[in-house]
Amino acid sequence: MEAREKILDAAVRVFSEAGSRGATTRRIAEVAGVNEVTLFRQFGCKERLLREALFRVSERPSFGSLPAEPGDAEAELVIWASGHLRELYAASSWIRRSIGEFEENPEVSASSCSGPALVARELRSYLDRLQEQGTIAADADTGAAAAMLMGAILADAIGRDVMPDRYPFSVDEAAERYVRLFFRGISARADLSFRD
Amino acid sequence: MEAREKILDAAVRVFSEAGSRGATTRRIAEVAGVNEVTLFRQFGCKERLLREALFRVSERPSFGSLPAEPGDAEAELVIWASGHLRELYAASSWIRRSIGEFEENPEVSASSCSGPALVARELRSYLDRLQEQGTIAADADTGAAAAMLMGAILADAIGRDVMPDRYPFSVDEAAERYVRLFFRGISARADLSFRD
DNA sequence: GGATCATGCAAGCAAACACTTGCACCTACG
DNA sequence: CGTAGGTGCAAGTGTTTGCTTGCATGATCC
Repeated sequence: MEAREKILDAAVRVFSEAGSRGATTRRIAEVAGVNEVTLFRQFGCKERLLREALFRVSERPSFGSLPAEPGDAEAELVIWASGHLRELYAASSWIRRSIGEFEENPEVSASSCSGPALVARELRSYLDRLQEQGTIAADADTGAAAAMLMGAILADAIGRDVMPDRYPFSVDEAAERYVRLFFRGISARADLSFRD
Repeated sequence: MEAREKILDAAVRVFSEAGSRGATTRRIAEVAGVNEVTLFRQFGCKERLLREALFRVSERPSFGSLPAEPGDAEAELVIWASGHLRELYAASSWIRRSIGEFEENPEVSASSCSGPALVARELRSYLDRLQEQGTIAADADTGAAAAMLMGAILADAIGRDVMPDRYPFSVDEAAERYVRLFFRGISARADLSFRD
């Protein structure tokens, strides 16, 4: 019964490199070290195999989470963001592929975002708590801020390899820099700017 | 000589929908309303056709730019950012595909980012000018700020269709919200936060 | 020991693929 | 008028793709 696992792992690897069209059953079987026929006997057809493989990836648990009750908000956000960025960066080739196949296969792309969607909701509720606490400005645009921070992290994860000159700092310090700006953006009152 | 143009346009459309592997010569010819043989007589092989078609897209001029000498910085940034976001959003399916094929074809993906790369450099020099002017904080992290704003815009453009619930505001107001947060982030001095 | 079941191997099938050839057509230009 | 060049059409090439079949092998369980 271990053939199934080997095939699923190989399917994810080959899909990341070549996409669903390029992930041929022969190549998946070769990478898995398994006969091609076994693949069809286990999964019936290529489509079911890919669906199961990609579903498994999107279901793997995400690491780290924000504390329910905020303490040192900026420090907690830095830890959380750098963990999230590292996670996305490690899976960047798979993420790029999933995004790229959205036109062809919207469900797969969408399901691959179920993890990040949970993370986004977590961030939003954390920000709301901060607002209740009075830690950040009452008029802060938390919805846009959450989208902006998560967008910046996602773009960093998938864009750093593609456009290296756009990121004049390492992955390790990226999250801290983003969070610092993010935190200034939601902390400052509208009437309290540098110019005053 | 108009067959060439029709084929190139069709190639871009089909590539956006199906990727380079899915963009078959038959389908491109069909969409172009041209015989498949004409395609080979004009471009020799599929690879050269796709290369020329994708190069043409990445070479089309970008609209709008930041003024050389900043006036009302926040307003200028809003105009610029919303124009940039609209532009990316209009090309989102093509961008997603190009990103998705980075593993397979790094040069194409990279060349498709030559436009955004110019835009990024423009933003950076604009921010440096603002810093010289004293409009924004002298210790502001302009490199990270530029990456963050452009990343947020890119992620919005390619992610809004994929994860609609992550963006609780319309495309039209997105840029303004991002820029406002961005501007607060780089305007506020480190010692001048909401808590003081 | 015998039955069951997952697997490997060799071979093959029909479809789709990139690409070619030969010929007829039409338009433009001298 | 005649020639040259771009195009359409029909047919076909060899390769790759998803998927199937038949049979041998090895482990597992009763």
